[in-house]
Amino acid sequence: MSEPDHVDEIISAWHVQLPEIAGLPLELAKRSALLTAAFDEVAARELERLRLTQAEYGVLAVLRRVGEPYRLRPSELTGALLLSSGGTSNVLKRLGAAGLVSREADADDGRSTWVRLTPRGVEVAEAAVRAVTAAHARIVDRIPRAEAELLNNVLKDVLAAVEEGVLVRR
Amino acid sequence: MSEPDHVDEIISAWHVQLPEIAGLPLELAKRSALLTAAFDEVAARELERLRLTQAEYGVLAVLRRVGEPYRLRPSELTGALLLSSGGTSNVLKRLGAAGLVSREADADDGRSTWVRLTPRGVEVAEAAVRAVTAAHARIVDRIPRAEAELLNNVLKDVLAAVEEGVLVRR
DNA sequence: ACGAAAAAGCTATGTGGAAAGCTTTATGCT
DNA sequence: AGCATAAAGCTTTCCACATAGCTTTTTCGT
Repeated sequence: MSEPDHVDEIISAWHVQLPEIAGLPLELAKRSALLTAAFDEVAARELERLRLTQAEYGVLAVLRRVGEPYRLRPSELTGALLLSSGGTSNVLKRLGAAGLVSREADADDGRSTWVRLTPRGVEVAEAAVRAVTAAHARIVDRIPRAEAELLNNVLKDVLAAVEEGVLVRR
Repeated sequence: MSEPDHVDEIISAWHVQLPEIAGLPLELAKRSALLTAAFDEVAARELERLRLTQAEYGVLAVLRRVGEPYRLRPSELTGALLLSSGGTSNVLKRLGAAGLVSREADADDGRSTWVRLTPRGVEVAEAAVRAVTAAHARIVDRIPRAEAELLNNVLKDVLAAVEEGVLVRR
């Protein structure tokens, strides 16, 4: 065992107060939340510089990732991100106003439209993805390589076990 | 290696589109986010039943955890949760209106007040903490015991390495 | 072919929490 | 002691996103 960290303090407080609370589930939930918060924290700082919200970033990243012609339907974006259809609509309106995406009617399905990155949208998407990934890399660089890879592998296994029943996509 | 999961698909999409993006930092960030989302998801469902927001739950849990007389200053709550001072204020107003916390002036420091769980607040706090922990335990139960403990230990080590410079408390 | 039900996506409204600014009280410097 | 600065916490404003309901179009059953 390593020396006590901040989560250990929480655990031992619960151990005194309500012993049945202090267990592995609490530890895992807290530690997982802390690691995610660290990633989110640095990503948020980068996105603030670029004047993008998390949701906007998500849309740009998904559109860039699908490759030419950088085009998807709103419903596909709603599904790929964890966003409501109304939320997607708002985000697309903002991105449209900023000139980062354009929209065109779908010839086959009159209910639907295509959302497409503009050339500037492609640029911003790439800049944002690079900035966020670089920020994440600065965190991972603090971890010894072997340990980071171990964590990744264990996480993958665990997620495979966990995700059989919980929603979660991305 | 295990078989490809959903994150692997994202990685390979980036590998085609912008190869420098597809790396360990992205994988770790995504997998960490997914695990945290799984925990948050089930916790949110429990809290919804109890008519509590995440922030309200946080306040109740911290107050219950410090033990008798279940009392802290708003600034201590602001620090313990990841909340702004204004956000803390709003949450306390709601909890006060719901009869779960009471407030009393601090005799020593006129700027400050004490926030204290009412008897009902203690009950609700315990019910909420038990419900959330039980929900988390249902997730952890899907993971083989040895692997869950391995993950916890690796996470702890990694956090120790990462947290030297990133904020993050709780 | 026609009506019912489902699907896509938009609009309107609600909400939780952040940010900034204000008031009051405490502290520190000279 | 007296003034300036800092700290505590509340109020106000704002914003991103969720939820619910609506319109339009498609699909499916008969």
